[in-house]
Amino acid sequence: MNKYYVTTPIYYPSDKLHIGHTYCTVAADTLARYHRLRGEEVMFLTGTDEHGQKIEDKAKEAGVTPKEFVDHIVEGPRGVLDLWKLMNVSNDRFIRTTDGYHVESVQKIFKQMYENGDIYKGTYKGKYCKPCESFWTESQLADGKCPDCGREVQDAEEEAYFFRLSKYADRVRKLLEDTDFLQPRSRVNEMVKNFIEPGLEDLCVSRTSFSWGIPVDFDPGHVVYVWVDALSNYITALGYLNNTYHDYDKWWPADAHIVGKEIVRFHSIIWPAMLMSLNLPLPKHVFGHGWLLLDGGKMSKSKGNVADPYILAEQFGVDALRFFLMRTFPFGSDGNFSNELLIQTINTDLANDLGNLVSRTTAMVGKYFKDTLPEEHQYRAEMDDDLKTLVSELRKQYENAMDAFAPHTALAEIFKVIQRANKYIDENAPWKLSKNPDDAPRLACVLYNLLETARVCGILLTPFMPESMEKLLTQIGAGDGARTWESAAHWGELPENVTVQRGDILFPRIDMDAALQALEDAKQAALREASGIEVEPQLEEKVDFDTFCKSDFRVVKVKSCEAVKKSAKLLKFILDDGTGVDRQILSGIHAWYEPEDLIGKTLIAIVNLPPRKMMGLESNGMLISAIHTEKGEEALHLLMVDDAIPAGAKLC
RNA sequence: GGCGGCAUAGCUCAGUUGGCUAGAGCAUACGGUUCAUACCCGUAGUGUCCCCGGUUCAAAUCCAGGUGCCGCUACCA
Repeated sequence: MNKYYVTTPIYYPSDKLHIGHTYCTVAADTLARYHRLRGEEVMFLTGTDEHGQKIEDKAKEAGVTPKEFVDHIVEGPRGVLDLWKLMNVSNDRFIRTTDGYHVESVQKIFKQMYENGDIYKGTYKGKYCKPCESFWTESQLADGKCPDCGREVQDAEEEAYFFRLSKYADRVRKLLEDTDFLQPRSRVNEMVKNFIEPGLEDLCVSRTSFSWGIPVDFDPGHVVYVWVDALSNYITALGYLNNTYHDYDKWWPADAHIVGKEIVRFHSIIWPAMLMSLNLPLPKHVFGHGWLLLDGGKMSKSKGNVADPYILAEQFGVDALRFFLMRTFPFGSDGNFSNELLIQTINTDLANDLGNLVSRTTAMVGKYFKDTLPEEHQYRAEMDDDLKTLVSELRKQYENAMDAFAPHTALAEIFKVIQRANKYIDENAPWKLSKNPDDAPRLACVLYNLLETARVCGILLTPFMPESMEKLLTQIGAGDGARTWESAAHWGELPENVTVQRGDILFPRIDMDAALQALEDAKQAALREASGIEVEPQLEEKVDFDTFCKSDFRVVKVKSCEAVKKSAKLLKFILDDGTGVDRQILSGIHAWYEPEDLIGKTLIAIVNLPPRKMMGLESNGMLISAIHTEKGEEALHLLMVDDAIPAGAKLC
């Protein structure tokens, strides 16, 4: 039996994943499902790369340990695992670089490379900022100064381990230039010109400047730096040098590493060199796909232009989103993502062409034949052969495209056939045939041909849209034998007297304007949640104008302010309210303000509340503040107004 | 700065090794149809193929130069 081992990169969980990660994983999933459909045994691996300075920093910021931090992003609500579950990703294994077996293997790999002389100890030159106690590389500096504090930095050296990447330059170059290892081909030139020709330098593979990493077990203080740690996942997940898994021999070398173009370098140069050093076989292919661009630019959190796969999948359906990603963008190049394009693609291809084809076909079988076709069919070559030939040749076209990492081409071929089928209905006008009972055998044949077309397309679309296509195949009455890869190459697998099972609409049409509005609302809500800012909902109940006017708001100036003894929260204010008589107000805001900072400020108070005693002191009114919740904590800001406003000015 | 990529219809993009009157889908207009999810089918277009030279019988395609956008630039995940 043929085997197929496919991987995604392991993603860096310093933030929630976005549509770009989803794109890559869905592509790998589609490939995995395609090979399973073909009857091959498949290993599909994905995971997360959880070490490094950035995560250490982010965890510190959040006040949790690095492990707690990544656990939350990986396993927490709407985390990585949830996302892949939502997207119906069929990975067989999930590796986290913090998993014990991976740590064990990486330490052994590191040691092995050290012992064979490919890893050696050296010094890593950089810049040091004394006040920050931070080590920076030349490229990290901001205008030649410390990016954190902006002060001068000085030359410094750090002890580090290096990998003899230079030693493998020639072999890697041959691999890239003389084989189809790296795809698409256009990336080869880029790698050779940019990196190999200028000369490969040895690579720093350990760090002492942070500790969130796999310790170098024979040299305390050093942790393994990203490359050896992350890239090794493709073999440690199979049990290489560990006892958790035992199928390295079965699966390695991988058939395809699917990666984004930004990490092609690591997968096509460093990773092969590492494997050469370990004397292991090389993966068969690395495919560098393009990026999804938003407004023509790279997606980034800071630009706030990240498309959230959760929102999109919830609104349009997982299969529709998966389909859109694979259908619209040539896999090797960048593509412009937009919500309009997404909706348009769903409406045109899925609702209008495919969904409606199935709907109208099964409806006619129901209407004209009470859901079951008669056995007698009248075939008419001059009318039917064009469609039949197209369908019969489809699997071959599809296979060629899929094997060439061109899922978008495979889908284009399928939709040509679907469009031809819709035209076929027009040409044969079944509604006219239905008027003459003598035409029943012809009508049955026309409808049968349409069901067969839908069947073959349904099978071939299964890797892209697993759930919807299962429904489709059920609706057209396809039994198990008529759903196989084998059957997709044969015309006539449905029984002549097939019975359809009309069901729900497969792909509902989407109202563009309403959907865009809903997306915008969801985005705003997510943004609020992400920033952790929540405000109290507005009151439904109306207050009449007279009642409102009874509240006497005044501008007041703080003459003195001190903490109330034995109280954690209360501050005692003596205020000038313009009457000439001091007003005393107590306010529970010590958690947010120190009394000395408030003296002299111009604030707002309501002055006609009945007096109230707190901690034995009388409070005559209330200072007005703005409150909201931020990251689960209450936040409060006193309303401070222009000091030019005189005390006692009335608000209305 | 260096290296690389991209530039084709209003929009998103195809255009293999130079050989059409430069294509497809969407959007637009008009016509047809009524089985179906207001869907499907047909017709109609529109282009300085970024600019300027060159090679050639022939250039969107190859070469040189220019413009614009993007990516990488090695220890950044």
